[in-house]
Formats: sequence, structure tokens, C-alpha cells
Amino acid sequence: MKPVTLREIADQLNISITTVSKALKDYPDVSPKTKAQVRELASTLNYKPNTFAVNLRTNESKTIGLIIPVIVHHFFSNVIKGIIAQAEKKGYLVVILQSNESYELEKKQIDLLMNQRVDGIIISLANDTVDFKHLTDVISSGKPLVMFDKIAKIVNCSKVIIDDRKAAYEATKHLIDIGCKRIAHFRGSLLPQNSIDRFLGYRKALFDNGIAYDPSLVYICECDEKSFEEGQKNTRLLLEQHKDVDGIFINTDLVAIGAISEFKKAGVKIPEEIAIVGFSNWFVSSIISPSLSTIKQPGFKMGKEAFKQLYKEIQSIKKNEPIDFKQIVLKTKLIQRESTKI
Amino acid sequence: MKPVTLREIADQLNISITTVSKALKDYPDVSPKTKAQVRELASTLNYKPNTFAVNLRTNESKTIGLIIPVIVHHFFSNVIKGIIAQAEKKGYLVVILQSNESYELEKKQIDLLMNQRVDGIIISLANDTVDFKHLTDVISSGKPLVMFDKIAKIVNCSKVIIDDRKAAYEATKHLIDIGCKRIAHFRGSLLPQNSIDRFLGYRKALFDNGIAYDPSLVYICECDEKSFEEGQKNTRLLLEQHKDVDGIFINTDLVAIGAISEFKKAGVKIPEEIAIVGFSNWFVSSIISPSLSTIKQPGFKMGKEAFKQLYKEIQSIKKNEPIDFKQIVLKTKLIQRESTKI
DNA sequence: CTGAAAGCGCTTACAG
DNA sequence: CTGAAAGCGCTTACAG
Repeated sequence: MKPVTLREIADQLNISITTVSKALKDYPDVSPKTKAQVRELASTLNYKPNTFAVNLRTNESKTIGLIIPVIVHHFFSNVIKGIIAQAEKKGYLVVILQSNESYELEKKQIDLLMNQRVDGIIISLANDTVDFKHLTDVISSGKPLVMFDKIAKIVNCSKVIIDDRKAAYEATKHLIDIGCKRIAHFRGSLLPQNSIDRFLGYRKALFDNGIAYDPSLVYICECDEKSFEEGQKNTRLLLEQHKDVDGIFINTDLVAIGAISEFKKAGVKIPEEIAIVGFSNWFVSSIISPSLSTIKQPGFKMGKEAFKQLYKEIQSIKKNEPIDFKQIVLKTKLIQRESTKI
Repeated sequence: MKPVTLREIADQLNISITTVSKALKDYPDVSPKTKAQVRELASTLNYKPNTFAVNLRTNESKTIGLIIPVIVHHFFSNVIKGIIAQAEKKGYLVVILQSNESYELEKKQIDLLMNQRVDGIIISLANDTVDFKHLTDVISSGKPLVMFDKIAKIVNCSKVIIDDRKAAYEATKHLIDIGCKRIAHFRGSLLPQNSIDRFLGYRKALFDNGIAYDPSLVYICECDEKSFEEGQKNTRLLLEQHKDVDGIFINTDLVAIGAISEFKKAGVKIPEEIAIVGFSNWFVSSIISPSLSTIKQPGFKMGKEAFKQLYKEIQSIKKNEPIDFKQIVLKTKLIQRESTKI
């Protein structure tokens, strides 16, 4: 059966399509009587406006795009949930793409979304991404772009982040406070801003507390799907190279959990011989043994805020108002658990 | 700056819009010379067809909808990844909605997707869903619908599933094989087909092996965000009520992990005093201690297969061919780990 | 208060 | 080989 159109309603009521359209949109210049008739028939026929036609006319799709490095990931899936929840409230749909931490894919996906004419894009960058032209292109084409978590400072757009440096400082300071003297750091890969910032926070905490920074105590792990194994691997290296380390601040919980498993295997006691702080507060961190101290990173809220900001910008663009780029910094929190409980 | 349209190319080359359109779509009735000119100019101007117009004309959106009970979930996020990966290969985008295990929300979301005129819908049902009219409506409106994992047997459409009964049978049989005599079952809520099937598989395995089925050994847990706590709670009950139980087959890994944590707290040795098998092979199950034996459920593959089938049906509908509903049953696998290693 | 008309940007059956 | 024309279903500025 054919879907009901404005024409069909107009024909049945012997009025014009124009009037039907206006009646349904509650324009003030339609008589109450006509409005009532139109509405009644529309609901009887179960009329639904053809979105394709509406999109073409209004030049908006009520759909936004989301590009994310990995989907199967506690933090990111929480962000997705937050974005979708908030978008739904405003009648927006969310198209999701996974960049797989690849710059090339990310570029293609931006293109794809632009061609699809989504009303805006939310993105967390791939580790690989060093060039940002595909992002500035979005902005200069007049579509709003909001970055979260893995951002590029240099790109002029709204961002939703945490203060990675401060959070890392706090985590490291916590290790110092409980008496650690020689503190290692398992960091993320070299490019992403937040992995840099966490490293800087670590180093500053050492410095401010009179502990010498020793580069040989910093281990890099390429945090992808193999995070857990990276944690184990770095732990084995650490055990060979630096027996004297008594605390580690680790870039991500999953890596930290790998480290814990390896220390347990080696018979090293946590936290007595080595204290550990992770980052992100992955659900699992609270249920493993020993439970992992970590920094709580508000994924769900980050998603909500990212959409809220994007929505504001979509409205501004519609009204031809200038966009006011915002940098939204969400609070983190140190959660102390067994891995640092002395 | 205004996006480039067919008209612009036509004007610049002094030919008709019709010819430009045909040239770009490589129609055979355009001269090679014209084609070349058009293509060259199109690429110079960076012409992108206006998707809104194309959608309206062709009456398809190259977008599908996905409704899923929960996003932050190891199994489901793997399915999402599989669907998106496969969709991208065919040039389709995926709009994702979360039903939150609520039938009411699920209904609204189906409506929303239908109004948006997605080309098809993939769904895993909410626990709540008992009435299926919203689903049969999709099918009778001529849009393809594919269900996966949490399905309704009664709805006539394609389905991608595992053989839950067989997998549960295998899990229970494994407990019997390692010597368990009194086997409990932590099942999921009463409605979902797969929770019923897993229960039936459990019961049949007992029956086939001469073990009396005792209903008081079956505990129900409402598996939502609180799965872990449900596992702990049921374990406490079990410890009070049935000290003699020596094996449990548990509906979901997360519940099983909750159970393990509670048994450890109570000083009950796993697997010596009680052996445990979970279901789904959540990533965490391999890294906890003791590691959890479980049934591997292929989420990523399930997502891929679901999209493949949906795509086939979209093609059939386009060609006005009859749709051939398929029931695709993917293989599961028992993974033995420490929790059943005797 | 109502409606004829233009137009969003494309596709395609048809005529020449 | 090329193009005029109709049409997808809606919205809205304008005339009456």
C-alpha cells in the first residue's frame, strides 16, 4: 500500500496541499475548523511526512554522525550511549562509524558523512591522525564539529574533554602520598594529546614533590585491542629492568589489569611491594582482585555534553548566528581501591 | 559557498542537466567525449550529489536502523561493530538506538526508524517485549527486518541466532563430565527466548544423564545493568539454601563473575568445591582468577551475518522478487578454563 | 483564511 | 546522441 501524502489528505477534504501542510504545522493563518479536520483525517490515515522530501526542502536531516576509534571499549561505548540518549531527546538520530584508529579511514568517513549531509559531526580522533585538514574542511563548509576525548588542540572548534594533565598529576601524587619513591609510568602511544598530557601530569607531580624524573621508567604501549597483553609485556620488562620500582601510574585500566595479572604471576604483592593506579574506571576494575585504584572518566556525561554543544551550534547555524566555540572540561575523580590501599 | 549542483555543471558546459546526470551515471547513450568533459568538470568542482534529492527520487536512504537492548555490553558492542563493518562495505550507514530493554521504547524507536524511512531494520528484542505487532507492521509495510540473538520465534522474518539450547546442553554436560552431581542454574528473566532455551538445554542435559531436575536449584536473575550484583545475590542464596551443589551453569558471564567473587569471599574453592560455566565469553572471563569456562558466542560474526541477510532482502525488494526468509544458526564453542579444570 | 506557484536537486521515460 | 518535461513530496513567499 502507498504511503499517505499531503495530496491525499487535500484531495479527500477538497482543500489545497498548502493548507494541509500549514494546518499540520499549526500555522496561525489556518482556521481552527480546517485545522481540526486536517488533523483528524491525518491521524485516521496515519499520515507521516516523507522525511526525504522534508530533508530536501529544509536542507537538514536531523541526523548527526559520530566517528569513534573503537566501539568495543568501556569508555567509548558509554560515550555512544550518552550521545544517543541526548540526541533522542532532541529528535536526532546518530549514525556511527568506527575509524579503527586509522587516519585514512577517518578521512573517508568524514567524507561519507559530509556527502550524506548529516547536520553535524562528533568525533574522537584516531591515534594515527596527524593532519587535520579533513576536520577544518568540515568547519569551513559550515557544519558544526565537536571533538571529545582525543582532540586536536590546534583545530578551532568545540571540545569536550577532561583535564588529563591534572588527573594524571592527581594519580601520581596519590602514589607519592602513600609513600612510593620510585614511580614508573606506562603511557599510551606518542601522538594522541591525552596520552601526552597524562605523561606531562605524571612528570610534573614527580617534579613538584622532589622526585627525579627518570625516562627509563616510562614505558610506551600501543593501546589498541591488545592493551591487556601490552600491560603484561611492559610489566615483564619492568621486572627485569627496574626491581626497585614501588609504584606505577598506568595510562589505561585495561593495561593496568594486564600488569596486575603479571605481577600476581610473578608473586609480587600489590600494593605492598608495588602500588598501581590506572585510568578510566573501567567497570572491571572494581571487581578484580586486588581492585584497581583509578581515575574516573565520565564517558556517559561526555557524550551528553558533546551532543548538547553540537545541538547548540546546529541551532546557531540555522539562525545564522555566529558560533561560540566552547571548551568543556568535565571533572574526573580519583577512586582509591585495593591496589593503593596501604 | 553553495554546494555544486548538476545545474552548475550543465550551465558551464552548455549542455542539459539530463545529459550531465546520465554522463555521471555512465549511461550508454552519452558520447564518450561529453562523458569525459562532464566527469572532468565534476571532479574539478568537487561535485557531490545531494543525498536528500537522491533519496527522494529513488526512495531509498542507504541507511539502516539498529535497535539493541544495551550498548555498553561486550556481546552487543561486538555485534554493532560487525554490522557497521559489513554495512560500510556496501555503502550503508547505520543508525543505532538503544531500547533499554523496554518494550515501549522499542515500539517508539521502530516508529521513528520507519518515519525516517530507513531501508531496513536489524533488531535484538527487549526483555520486556511480548507483543510483536510493531515488528509485523514493519514487515507488512514492505521493509526488511532481521532479528538476532533475542528473537521472537513467532515473527515471520529472517533471524540470526545461535542454538542456545544446544550450547546450554553442552555447558551442562561439561559439568556432568567433570563429575558434578548436583548442578544449579542461574537463568535469565522468564520472557526472552534465549533464556528459556538455555534453561531447556540445561534441563535436558540433566535428564539425558540420569540426574533429577530440581526446580529449587534454578535461580532467576534479571540481567540488566546489575548482572554482577545479581550473580552475587543468587550465590548468597544458593549458599544458604543448597550447600550440596557442586556445579552451576550460569546464563551470562557477568553474572558468573559476580558469583565467582561471592564464592571467593565465602571461601568456597572453585573448581574443587564448585565448578562454574558461564555464557558468552566476555573478554574479562579470560583474565579473572580463576578464569571462567564459558560458551563462546560469535557477536561480531552475528552482526555481519545479520547485515548480509538484510542487504539481500533489500536487493530482493528493489527487484520486486519474493523474499526468502532465512534462519541462520551460528556455531558456538565451549571454552574450558580454570573454573572447571579438575 | 485559502491556494496557486515556485522550487529544493535529482532521475528517467520519452521524443526527436 | 541530446534535452524538454514530469515528478518524487514537501515548504513557504506571495497574491487574493
